[in-house]
Amino acid sequence: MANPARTSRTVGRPAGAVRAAVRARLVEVARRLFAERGYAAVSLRAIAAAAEVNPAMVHYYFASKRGLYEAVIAETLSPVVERLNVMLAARGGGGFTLRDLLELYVRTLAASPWLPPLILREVLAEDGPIRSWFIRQFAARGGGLLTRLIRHEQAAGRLRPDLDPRLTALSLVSLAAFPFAALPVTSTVFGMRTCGRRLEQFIAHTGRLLREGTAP
Amino acid sequence: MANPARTSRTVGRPAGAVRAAVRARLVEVARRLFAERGYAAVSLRAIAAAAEVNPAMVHYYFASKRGLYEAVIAETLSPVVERLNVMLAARGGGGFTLRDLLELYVRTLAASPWLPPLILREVLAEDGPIRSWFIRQFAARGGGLLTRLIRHEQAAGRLRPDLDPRLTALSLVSLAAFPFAALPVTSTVFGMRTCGRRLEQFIAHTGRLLREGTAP
DNA sequence: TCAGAATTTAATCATACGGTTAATTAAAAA
DNA sequence: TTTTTAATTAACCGTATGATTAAATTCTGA
Repeated sequence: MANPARTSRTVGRPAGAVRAAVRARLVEVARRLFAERGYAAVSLRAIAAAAEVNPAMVHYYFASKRGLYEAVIAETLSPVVERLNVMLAARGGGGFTLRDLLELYVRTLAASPWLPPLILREVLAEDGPIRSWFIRQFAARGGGLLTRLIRHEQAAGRLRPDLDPRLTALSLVSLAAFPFAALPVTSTVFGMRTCGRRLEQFIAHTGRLLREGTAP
Repeated sequence: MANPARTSRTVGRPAGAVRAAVRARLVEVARRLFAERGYAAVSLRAIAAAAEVNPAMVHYYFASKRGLYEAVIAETLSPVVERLNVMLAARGGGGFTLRDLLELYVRTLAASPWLPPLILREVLAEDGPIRSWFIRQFAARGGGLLTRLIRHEQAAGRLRPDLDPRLTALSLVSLAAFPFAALPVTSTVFGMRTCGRRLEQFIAHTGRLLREGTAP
């Protein structure tokens, strides 16, 4: 039931390369709607209407709703995961303090506002293929690296020796991630913000809490 | 297409009071399915099949799918929220240490496995009526109380004076809640468990991290 | 004994869904 | 110019959904 007021191009082969534009628009719109309402609650027709294209276009470009969904996930999570992997692999697990990692996580989340709600839905709330993919590709590696780093710092005497490395890793991730996952609530309750001076305050506060809480 | 192997009672007015039993079974089944797959992804027929009743029964008892959903929320979240409110109000904001509150939150979450996924879905991921209800009834009160408590402890010299009370409250909630919200991931990555000795270790670890991280 | 209330069922409604197709248009390539 | 190809559309398919209804059955209370 496409928008009648639509000013789009007409039927027929377009002048330039329209393919990429329409495809990108569909992914963008779908990402927004999936993050807002969840996969099952968003219909193909709603996506098509929001992108101002015919529902059949989803099939033309992605073969199915599921295909569009996978494109959304791939084009949304992959760059972030890749960036983190590169940064982590670059130092081979050394040279980081816990605070560095905390800051890396926080800044990554703050820079990608659509990430937390999408992870919330597709990884934490949904027991689907994305969850296992995320665990395999990201959480397991990051968790392992984090645990190793903590053991290393303990051996070097820079962390309390009685700390459980895995629980400490979990605490770090909790402190970094939860405020973003809970932003809709915390912004109301604590006036939490994820940009500018407030973000710096948050990093400073959390970094210090973590440092003092884990110091020997 | 109800279960043909069903051994249930036949049509007609039952001997005892069946009403409460069927109603409770529907709420129980719906709560499980909603927590597992989300509201939109669970059909009336799926609920009816799992509860081994005719789909029309949902309408008979709850008028609509939405009515069933509201009953689930009311009968699931309300008692917990109420209990927490009572416990918090009982001391009027005094007499608690931060660790006490942490432990209260953690034990409440650990004792109600269906709570985290439901809050995750209906409060954090969904921008619906449940979110504002939750904020009004619980988060705002709890957050305010927590912030006041922290200021009080600072004034008494038991907490670092330069701590931002609201950020500290956020940290406490993060440390307590995230491991449960992320349990599907953390159980794989960090071997997190929410019962027995592991729970005690978690409380001890997190409590100490919080104490040392906020001590003057 | 029997009228009525309570409970459940099968069947059905209109609607919306994901998905598909053939036709149409117009640019690009031959 | 003719043919091919990319892009888009309207219309349609079968299915599943939430919702409704009338009938059936059985207990309860007068």
